[in-house]
Amino acid sequence: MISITLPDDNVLEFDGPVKASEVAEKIGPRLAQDALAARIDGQLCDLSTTIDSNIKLEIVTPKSDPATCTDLLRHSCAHVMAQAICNLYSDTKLVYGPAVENGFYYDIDLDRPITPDDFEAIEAEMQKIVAADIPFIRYEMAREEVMTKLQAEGNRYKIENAQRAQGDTLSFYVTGDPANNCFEDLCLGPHIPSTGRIGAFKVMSVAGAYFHGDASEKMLQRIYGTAFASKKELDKYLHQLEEAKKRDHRLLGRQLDLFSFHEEGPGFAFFHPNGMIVWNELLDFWRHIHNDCDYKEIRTPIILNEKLWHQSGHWDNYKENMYFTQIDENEFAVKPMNCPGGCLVYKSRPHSYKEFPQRIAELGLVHRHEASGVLHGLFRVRQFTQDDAHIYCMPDQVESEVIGVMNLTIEIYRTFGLDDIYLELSTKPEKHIGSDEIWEMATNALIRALGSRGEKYAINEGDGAFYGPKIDFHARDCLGRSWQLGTIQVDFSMPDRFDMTYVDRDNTEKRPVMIHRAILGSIERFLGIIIEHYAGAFPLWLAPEQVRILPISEKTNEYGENLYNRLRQSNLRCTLDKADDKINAKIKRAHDQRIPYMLVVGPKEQADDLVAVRIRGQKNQCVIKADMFVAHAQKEIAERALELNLAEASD
RNA sequence: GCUGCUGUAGCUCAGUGGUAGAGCGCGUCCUUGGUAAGGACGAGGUCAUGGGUUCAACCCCCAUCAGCAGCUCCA
Repeated sequence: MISITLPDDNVLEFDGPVKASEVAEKIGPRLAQDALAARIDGQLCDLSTTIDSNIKLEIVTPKSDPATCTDLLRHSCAHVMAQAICNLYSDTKLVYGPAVENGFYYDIDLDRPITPDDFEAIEAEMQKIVAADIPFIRYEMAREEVMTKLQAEGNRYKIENAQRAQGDTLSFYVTGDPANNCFEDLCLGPHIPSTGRIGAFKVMSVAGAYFHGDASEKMLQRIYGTAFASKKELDKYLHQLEEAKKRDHRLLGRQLDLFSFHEEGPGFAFFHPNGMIVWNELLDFWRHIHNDCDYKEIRTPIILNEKLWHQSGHWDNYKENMYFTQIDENEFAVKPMNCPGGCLVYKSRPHSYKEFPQRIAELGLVHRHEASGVLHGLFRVRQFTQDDAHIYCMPDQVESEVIGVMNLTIEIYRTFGLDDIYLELSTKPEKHIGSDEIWEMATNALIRALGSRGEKYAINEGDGAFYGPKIDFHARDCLGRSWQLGTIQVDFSMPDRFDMTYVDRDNTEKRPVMIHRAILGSIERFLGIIIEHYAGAFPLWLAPEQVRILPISEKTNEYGENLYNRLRQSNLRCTLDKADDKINAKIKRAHDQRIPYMLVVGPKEQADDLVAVRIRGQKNQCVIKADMFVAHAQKEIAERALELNLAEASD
């Protein structure tokens, strides 16, 4: 007798071994129909799993556990795609094919390059397999047997996968008739019951990928796809992707004339007048808020003698990413980081504990020779400006300083409405300097700082810098790729290397602790992030052009000029659209350029010194006195309001 | 850096072994207008660069450069 406990604590009894699918059938035909997998004592497994002891069972359906079902569906779809590719290209060697965040991929080794032109054929072949509704059948084999079998088949990737897999028995999944052209793959599972359960799928892209991420290994072909329970969901996802692409900062940078890149300087951004307005507004705000937090600002040279970089350790650890040059037969390097220069400033005079904590900021322009393949718009460049700062303090001040930096960081991000940020704490790596005690002290200080704010964070074990632990702030771009913004790093190395000291209360010289921190990270990257975050529609204080005056016809151009001059004198960034277009076209153009406020003016407005304000993204308008508009706009700018709130301000 | 793809007008892209096209934008003119594209005409291209194949190359081949996707890196 076997008792099976269901999630609602009901118990079903069976005379002998029974499959999970049969239990589902017994509970109800509708459940059996919807079921994709089972959880036996919490362990996800196939519906075909035989139950031969007393267990807890949960039948997994798209309704009960959508995330798990989507993963299962995609993993199974990866098998279907692999089968399709093997059918089409018989010398394909399979490597590895998991479900990933928005779909799945399968890595293959095949001499013939797969190109997007092949996708249609692959999808057609997949469709055949799905239409045939072939069951996924699991079988298990002892490890030695598996190795013998795989050796005979001669696929080194699967052999290595098997070697890495845990346990004495390994599993295979077969789709199709073992006697007749079936497909099988070494796979942990579980899978959905049969291929017909895959609702809608699409082969998305192909790219290279190293086996096990090892750059010394052969480059494989990684084919990406996605799958959903229904065509409707797939279409929705594809539509979302299209919409996200429209937010891409590289596209908006061109459309809004913010910046450009040129062959003559790969990885070096050129900022246009519009981009510089956003840049300067951003930094005005940054300087203002840092001044409030008692930071002082310095500026150090971009090119410094190579000796400095030997002393700082960059020569040993960072040489590959640095640019070098010769001046008067001496070797110089272009700085990839600001800290060594900052250390020289620190050492320019003696320091007392009374000055601590000393917060020294630098908007430092750094150059890093990044590999050509990693360049990516403003997100990954070879020259960028860090909003760097180095805080020199005593060990017992680390925690409160870190809390101070975190508060400042969150406040700055909030000013931009950035709330989808995630944090990581990186701890001591294998290769490190400094004693375990000092690492523990610093790491605990970071943990306490995180705790005091109640921030959620992930731990990146062993991923700290060799000189100290760190907290990183990350954001995702419009296509889901994540990028680091801010960082807080405790450093035990640089003060030693540069023999930095302060005189303590007891009149002895001691080493200061140095905290490196950046909040925006790279100004370039941060601009890219907010361009995507706002989809180019900046809040008023950041908008390159804040107001556009749109005369109904030439007859009102003169009033337009009058308004234009008044707005300019009120420090509003505005233009006057005197083009020989109808008002519709002017509005369309202003919207396309994401202008926050459009002032439509004709004879009616002119008569009473009014403006008809049209707000970006809205169809309605409000007619108010020109001076009132100016006052509202100035207030909104001063507040750095996130939303265009003229409507509520005028109530 | 690696693998694959791409490079044609300012932008988005079509196209052919016999020296090029559309839409948008831009310019001029008509029009003088009331809330998301009024109309007409016109100017703009060594088809990324350098080699090669060919009677002939934007098209085929090779290399270089840059961009895109991913991997690795960075963090």
